[in-house]
Amino acid sequence: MRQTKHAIAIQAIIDQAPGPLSADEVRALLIDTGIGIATVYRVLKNGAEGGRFRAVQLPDGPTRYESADLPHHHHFECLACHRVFDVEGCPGRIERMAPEGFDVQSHDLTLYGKCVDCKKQGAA
Amino acid sequence: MRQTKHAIAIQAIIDQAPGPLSADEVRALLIDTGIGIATVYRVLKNGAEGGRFRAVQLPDGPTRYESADLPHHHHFECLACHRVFDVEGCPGRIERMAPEGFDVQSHDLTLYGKCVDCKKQGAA
DNA sequence: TGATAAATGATAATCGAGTATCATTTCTTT
DNA sequence: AAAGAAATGATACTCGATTATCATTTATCA
Repeated sequence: MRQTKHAIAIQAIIDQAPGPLSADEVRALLIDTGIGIATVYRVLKNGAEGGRFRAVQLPDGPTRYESADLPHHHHFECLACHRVFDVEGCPGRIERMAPEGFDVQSHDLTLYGKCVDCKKQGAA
Repeated sequence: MRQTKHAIAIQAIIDQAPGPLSADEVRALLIDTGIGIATVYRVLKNGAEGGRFRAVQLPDGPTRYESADLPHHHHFECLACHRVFDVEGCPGRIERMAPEGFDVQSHDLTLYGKCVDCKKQGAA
């Protein structure tokens, strides 16, 4: 793996994004560079395997990627535009919700609703 | 839609399950009846559209179905056997985690870890 | 600057999940 | 029991997401 212009550009995009991005979203942001979708997938996958990105799976939609440097946080998905945003904080004591005898190793929390942009625009 | 033996059997299975079930899981529980996978998908879909079942999407895996009568709750997914279990309770005040100006309409919380069965068996 | 290894992009292939099709079977009601 | 409607099951098909292929381009370094 080289530090190519595409890889550099994608790293910058992921680092600056307000939330995890899908391959399509990344490509849309680089559309003027003519980057191919295969390259986007490759760079994202390599980044995840190399520990620079973290794959984020939400209940719907494709895999999204975020910077692996981010501290523990959760996500908000806009039901109108389907963009995903990071949300800070986490309700503690989540482990104790599990049934007796179950080991909790991690958890995901996703909020759904309407983002501020879609609210303004009166989107569905 | 008739109240066929398959529909009745699936309703009973869903109602008694400790968590939402996938079509494959339902079929496995009815394997001795020779039920076809298409029928399982149909009954589950009809049940969801008819308000008897609720479709549950977790970040990975297929759609699962649970009884629509269940009160608000969340889920635990075993990383070893991939079964999903209901967990009671919910950390409140989740709405206020969202960024300023965002409307939260709903949320999902999923715990991951090892269920009591897999813990006993020393599964991965 | 060559030689060469890696990256790229167009596109075909794959994969899992779910749906459509349709001949056959099973109700229901008379 | 007969007739019509609905359900069933085998399987082909679809769909979105992702990966593989491979000829071409680009970067690296002796």
